[in-house]
Amino acid sequence: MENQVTAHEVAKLAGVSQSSVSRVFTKGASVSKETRKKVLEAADQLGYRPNEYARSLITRRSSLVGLVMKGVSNPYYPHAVKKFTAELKKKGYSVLLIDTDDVELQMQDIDALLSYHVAGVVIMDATASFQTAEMLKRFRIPAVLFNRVVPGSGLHSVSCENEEAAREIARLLIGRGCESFTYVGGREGASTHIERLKGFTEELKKHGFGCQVLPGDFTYAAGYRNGAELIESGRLTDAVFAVTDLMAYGIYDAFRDRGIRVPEQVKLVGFDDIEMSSWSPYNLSTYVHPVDRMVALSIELLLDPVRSLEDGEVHYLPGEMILRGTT
Amino acid sequence: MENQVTAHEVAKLAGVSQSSVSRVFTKGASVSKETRKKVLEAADQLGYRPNEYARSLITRRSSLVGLVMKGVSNPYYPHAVKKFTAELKKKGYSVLLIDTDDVELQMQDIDALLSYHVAGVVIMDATASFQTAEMLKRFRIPAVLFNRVVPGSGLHSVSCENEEAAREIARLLIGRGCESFTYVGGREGASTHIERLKGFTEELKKHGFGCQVLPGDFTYAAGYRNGAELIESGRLTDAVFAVTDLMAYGIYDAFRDRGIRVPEQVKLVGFDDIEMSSWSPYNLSTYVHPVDRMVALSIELLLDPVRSLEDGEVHYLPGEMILRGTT
DNA sequence: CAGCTTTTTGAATACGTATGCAAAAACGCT
DNA sequence: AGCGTTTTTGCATACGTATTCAAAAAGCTG
Repeated sequence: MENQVTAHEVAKLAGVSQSSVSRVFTKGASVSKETRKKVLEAADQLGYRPNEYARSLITRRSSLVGLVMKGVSNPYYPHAVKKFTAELKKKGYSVLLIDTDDVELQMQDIDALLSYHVAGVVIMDATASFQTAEMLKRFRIPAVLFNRVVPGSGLHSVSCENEEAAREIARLLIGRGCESFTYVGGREGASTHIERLKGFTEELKKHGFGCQVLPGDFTYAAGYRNGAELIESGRLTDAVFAVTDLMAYGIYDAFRDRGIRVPEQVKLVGFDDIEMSSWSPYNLSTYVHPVDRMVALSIELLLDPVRSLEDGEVHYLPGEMILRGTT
Repeated sequence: MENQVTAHEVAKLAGVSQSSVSRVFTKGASVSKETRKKVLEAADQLGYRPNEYARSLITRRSSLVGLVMKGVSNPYYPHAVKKFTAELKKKGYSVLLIDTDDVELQMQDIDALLSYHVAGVVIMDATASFQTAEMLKRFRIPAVLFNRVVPGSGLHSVSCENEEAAREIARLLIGRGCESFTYVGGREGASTHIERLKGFTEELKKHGFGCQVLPGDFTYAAGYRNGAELIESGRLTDAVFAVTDLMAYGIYDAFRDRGIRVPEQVKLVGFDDIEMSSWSPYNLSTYVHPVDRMVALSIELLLDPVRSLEDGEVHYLPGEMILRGTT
């Protein structure tokens, strides 16, 4: 960084003051056509770029947004990250990536977010404990939970209409003539799990059906175990709804390995519509999130000076059923 | 950010000077046990964290490292990103995520990297043109190409021993009794493609075999197309080596959909060992990158004040063959 | 305890930029 | 040309921290 080109040097070359150089690079400042041209030429020649550190220091605001991820277990998230970075870039923000080892945001991660006074935080694949939520509130850092809800945290949530989607899936399966049902879930406490379970079982009940519920943890391996278990214990049902596509693959593979045919012997539905769902070994019926709109809304909430600091609400957005070969 | 707690406030509360507060938070500065305690107490009480903007401004160096990704097409990269963030966090660095739309780093991305004067850049899934490389050099920003080589760019590269690995794969297939071979490649110009192609065909030639070469672009879809093409044109060989696992899945699925059995009728090998390769529909034999060591070396090169600015060399690290069910 | 060395401390300064303020320039109008 | 108005410009300052320098405090030795 010792090689830094400063606004002063540009000013000297252009024959103007540092203030003028600054104004050229500050949106909404008034500069004459002529000096703007001189400054831009000089800046180009020297390869000048405003120093973000000095800029953020003086303006007292950051052009960084923190993106908190847990892992890469589910390809759904990298995809959403891409959307976020693209949208934020358009608005002039850069992305500070926080990758937590644990489910929980760690102190060191919070430190990073606070040290850079990020303009906002998107929590994508980790949970925010009350403690974390308090921390964010205390320091007035706008935060949005993406694809998850933490009741009582007071943080904004942007999520898919999980409950209604699960109801739709239940109706679909009933419509296909299924009469016995299994739900394979995710980590206990995860809002996606809770909401989808609720919608699915309630809708089934409404139509007079029960539902077998199996525990899981959002992984392929857990899906496979559950699938195998279903067969080996002889408790296979007409239909299986998995809380995520990733788990559905595991279930499908366990079925396939044991000679069970989908959809002839059992209908299978997932959730997320990640890329592999359209691959031929799966060709999975699933429910697609409105990722674009979820991302847009998240950013809107985050960057709105009023709404961002209001008490958090939960925003559910409708997605769409994708019918493929497993139903 | 209006709510910023400053070192001055901490100093006042602790009854010391701002300098002392700074020293407590600066590694390697000398402070007495007593004042350190006073300062830490006050800092804790106020929730003080050093402002990174002021800090980077005065020290003239950044604790940000840029991570440049293109997309999420290949699950290999998100996985490597995780490793990078974890390792960098240990060393006190945070990650600025740059997600380019295009194959090429765009000006806006470069701007961001320069505005933050990042301590280094890891280019993971995009290519650096000469122009980009020049830019990075001009501004003395250390850069490492991860899993790719751009000859003549003068940038450091950290890559898997592609050529030798491909040779090993060729020998494996020959050892399995294969006598005709197909290589399904990636985007033309991609170093992984070029190196793996070279190693594979050369080793085959050494043993007196030829090799059919098919074009690709690293995607599942291209793999599928190639697999279908192989069958339908009647040019199926004893063995197929795909430049990445992702392409191998496509090929496998095209075979499966057409009743061709792997490995009985054709042996199939991929490259990368991403998670899905161990899933039961694929159970793919492949070659695993030494990702941990690649990441460690990349960071070492990046942060070493001497080596980082030397002329770039190419570092090839050996991985390991993973034998599964497709060979 | 004097005299010396070492450690710790605070005052002052600089990093590169944005911005309030007042001066200067440009413009509009009679 | 002269005056009032608007636009543009430069000066000076502040953001929050690390660091130099000199002064003060603390150790050490005999």
